Amino acid sequence: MGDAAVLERAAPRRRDADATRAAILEAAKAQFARSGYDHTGLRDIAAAAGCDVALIKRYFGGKEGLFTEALKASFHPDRLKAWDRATFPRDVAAMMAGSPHAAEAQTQSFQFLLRAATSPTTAPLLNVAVQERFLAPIGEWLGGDEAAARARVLAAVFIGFLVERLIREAPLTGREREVFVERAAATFETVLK
Amino acid sequence: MGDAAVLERAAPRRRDADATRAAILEAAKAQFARSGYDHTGLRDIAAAAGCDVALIKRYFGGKEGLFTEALKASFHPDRLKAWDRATFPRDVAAMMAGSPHAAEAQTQSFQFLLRAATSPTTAPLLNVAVQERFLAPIGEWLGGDEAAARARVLAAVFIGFLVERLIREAPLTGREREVFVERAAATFETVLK
DNA sequence: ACGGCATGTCAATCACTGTTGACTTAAGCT
DNA sequence: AGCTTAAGTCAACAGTGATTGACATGCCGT
Repeated sequence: MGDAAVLERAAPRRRDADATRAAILEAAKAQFARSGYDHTGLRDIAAAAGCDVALIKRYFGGKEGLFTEALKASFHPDRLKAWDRATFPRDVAAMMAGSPHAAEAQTQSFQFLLRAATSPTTAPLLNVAVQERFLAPIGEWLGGDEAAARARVLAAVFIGFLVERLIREAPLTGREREVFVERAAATFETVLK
Repeated sequence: MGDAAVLERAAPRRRDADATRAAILEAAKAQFARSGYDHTGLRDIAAAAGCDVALIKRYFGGKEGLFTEALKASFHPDRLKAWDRATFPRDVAAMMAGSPHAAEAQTQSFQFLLRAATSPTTAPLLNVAVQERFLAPIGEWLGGDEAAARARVLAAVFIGFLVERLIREAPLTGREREVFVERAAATFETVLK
């Protein structure tokens, strides 16, 4: 088994600070998104990145530093611009109807944000991030004078569906799923209107 | 100061298992709502309840048991029935526009819910509670065949606004507040329709 | 009054986690 | 090749928090 483990790692990664740093960051993004700030151990991240815990301190200063950087790296508001305002309601509604585990990559950054919402350590960081990287872009996307307030509403609804999906246990199926998507789409429609 | 502390507690509570249990539960509800599951220490709860940590184990089995019970005790779906379906959208919208700290008592149970949503330990417990004590009553309130799916949507939107308010930093004022309330009300209107 | 049991207290244990400094090893340059 | 330095490893530390069992004490029935 030890041999297998060694074999799996074709190239044990020649000493490369940048690559290691990137690996840590990637692992951190995934772990933080999956388990939240509190339930993510630095040892887990290090193991996933294939390196030692001490390197996290060296490269990121500590857990909070790593989190902050992962937060920045995890959020790509550019993706917002790719959304088509016409199909947005139904697309998002369908996404929200999916299982919490499926399409995790799509929503990793949001899960990330969400899981950060309840830790006192991360709440302040989150607030800034949401403002800069969520509300502002959404407001811009919406346009108009009342963009700020309307962005808040959109953000609220968006987050709400994320949470609902997060705590949902049994997947939505059949008629229930249809109705859910339909109503959710109608809701987003109203928000955008 | 020691004297003062003693004096504050007029009756150090004669030995009464029920009263102690209730005190613990009350303290737990407040603490869990304020700080979430992870950041609430049993010692804090015990201190607030004026007893020893070990009693928590005796009466509730452990932290998780205490949480489960606090979750049940914290939820009062009866309040739903008091809501008037006609004025619901605007009432709720106005409530959501309020400051996160004001009217904390009103929303303690929801804070509680919210803080539990993002912890892996409590998410399953929460799921059951939400299903039984939130979705079911809402579904009943909404009525109709598609009540279940529509209840999910309402719950999602509701929770979303709660979160938004929770992480909001500056209070909403003036025109922004007006627009927010208006848009939020319209959203709830759509959900109920 | 007194003995037994419920109630409450105390301190130790155990597991976990972030942090840290000393140590080892590989890479790259002269 | 040999040396220097960055890159990576290791083990220990310190703080925390839940859990636990042994112990003390007040209450109630006899």
